[in-house]
This record gives sequence, C-alpha cells and structure tokens, in this order.
Amino acid sequence: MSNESLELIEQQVTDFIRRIILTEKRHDNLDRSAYILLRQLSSYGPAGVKSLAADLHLDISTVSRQAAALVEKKYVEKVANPIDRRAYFYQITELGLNELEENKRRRYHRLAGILEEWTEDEKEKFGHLLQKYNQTVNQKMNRKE
Amino acid sequence: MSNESLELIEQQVTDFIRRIILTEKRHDNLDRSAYILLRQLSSYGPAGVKSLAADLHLDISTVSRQAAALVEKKYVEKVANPIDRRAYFYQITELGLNELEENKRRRYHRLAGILEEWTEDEKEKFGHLLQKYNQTVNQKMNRKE
DNA sequence: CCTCATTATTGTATGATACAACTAAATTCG
DNA sequence: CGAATTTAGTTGTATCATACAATAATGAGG
Repeated sequence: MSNESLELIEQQVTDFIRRIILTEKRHDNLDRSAYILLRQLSSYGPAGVKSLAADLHLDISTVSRQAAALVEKKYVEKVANPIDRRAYFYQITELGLNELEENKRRRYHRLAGILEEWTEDEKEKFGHLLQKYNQTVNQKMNRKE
Repeated sequence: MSNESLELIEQQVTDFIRRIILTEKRHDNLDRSAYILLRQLSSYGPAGVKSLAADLHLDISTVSRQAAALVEKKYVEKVANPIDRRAYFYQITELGLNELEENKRRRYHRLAGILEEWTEDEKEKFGHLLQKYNQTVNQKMNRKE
C-alpha cells in the first residue's frame, strides 16, 4: 500500500488550511463565515436558516446567528414567508452584494498574486482536483448519513 | 486575463476548508491545534513557545495556552532551559507520541477512504500542488514581512 | 381542537486565536 | 556595577465560529 501521496496530502492540507484562515483574518473585511453565507445567498437566492444550514453543513443555530449579524449590517434582509409564518427568507441586499463583490475581488487578487508564477495548466489542475475532492466527499457523505 | 481557474480555486478552497474542519471535529480525538503542535514537536524536536509560534505562524500567547493544555494531558513535558532561566522547552512524551500516531492513522485512513477511487497520478499531483501552494506562500511571505 | 412536528431564536459551552498587561530573567551600556 | 531595555513566557480579556439544548411560535394530521 503506497502511502506516500496520502501522507503528503495530509500534511500539506493542515498547513494549507491554517495559512489560508490566518491570511483571511488579516486581509479580508468580511468574516469567513459571512463571506460564505453571502456567497450562498447570492448564488442560490433567498433561503431560510434551515435550508442554508443544510447547504452549508452547519447547525441551524449557527446560521441563525450569522444571518442575524448580516441583517445587523444591512447586508441581508429578513423577509417573512407569507405562507408559513414561522419561516423567513434571508435575501442579500444591494449593500451586501457590493460588499461580497468587493471581497471576492480582494480574494481573487490575493490568490492571483500567490499563483502568478504557476502555469495555466497547474492552476487548472489544482482547481479541478480541489473540486474533485469536494465532490467525492459529497458523494460519500450522501451515501452514508 | 483568464480568471476561470482562479475563481474555481477560490470557490473550491472555501468549501474544502469548511468541510475538512467540520469532519475533523466529528472524528478526531485531538483538537486540530493540538495535532499540529504535537506534529511540530515530533518532527522538529523540543522548542520553546517563541520559536513554535514563529514556525506555526501563531501568536506566542496562543501557543503558550495550547502547550499548557498538552502538558495538562501529559502529551508534552515542559523542561526548563538551564542556560536561560526565562525559557522552556516543550518536549513530546511517549504518551503524546502514541496519541499523535493514533490520530495520524485515523486521518490517513479517512483520507484514504475519500481518495480510494482516485488514480495514483491524481493523488500524487494533488499532494504536490498543495505543497507547491504552501511553498509559494512561504516564499512570498518571507520576501515581505 | 389537541397533539406532534417544524422553523427559528436564544442560552450556554468550547475551541482557536490575538492583543495588551504583566512578571521574571537576561542583556546592554553609561 | 547598576539602571534601563529587551526578551520569554503567562494570564486577562475579547472576538469569531460552532454546536447542543431549551424554548417560542406556528403548522399539520387526525
């Protein structure tokens, strides 16, 4: 059993994650969680905490707080659901969209700086392998749980 | 300017990180931070909080607490530095080593499960691209800061 | 309508982290 | 030498991310 790649991946992944999270904290306006939530709302449209929590693999209470924080900042609006009066939709605002785009730009720019000497092929492969990893995990998770 | 790979990487990275951190919390005995600190001590030998903090890109106070927690669990020993009586070395114990190895196995096993259908070539490339990313970031950081 | 399920919020707890204040020891320099 | 400064480490306080448990309000099925 060839463990070499496995060990390399495992080691590199821990470093990779630490580094990215620390860098984000230093340079980004939006918190990581806020960024991800806004991105979700922007990409997939308004949703309630339950479905957001499911999509983001988080606890409902976590999303509830994060959404409340975004409402506080006027980045999202909490819209009552007329059909089910327990439920709400969180909808990204103009302001939220602007902030999201601003942060995306910043992130892309930073990433571009890091990868500036990579070949197009490397970047392409890296993106696809990360994607493949995520897809694999999703598939496996859906089969279990 | 071809942004496609960049955007893919950026998106996939956020998901990748979230997923891994959540999975770790569910399945691992050691906290992420404890794992990384133990791995550091095991790979590079005893060290004080200052140098550990530098190596791990963390604040000294953060490492101080993490190290204290490991001492508490008997995974490391705090050894006085006879030359400089302000300073200490943290040294991994037998127990700590066992716990580390146990956790490594667990992590490798989980990763192996996820990547079981990947080709050897894909795994190899993925590991190297992650490594390359980390090295690139290190180089750029050393040039600045 | 009464019970049970569901949507969301809030209380409480933990982990990871940083900055600032502090202690004790070492170093430097007049 | 001795005062002033620097250095290694710890501890207080604060923030963010997260989960689990308890609770409130509403909906749905018999």
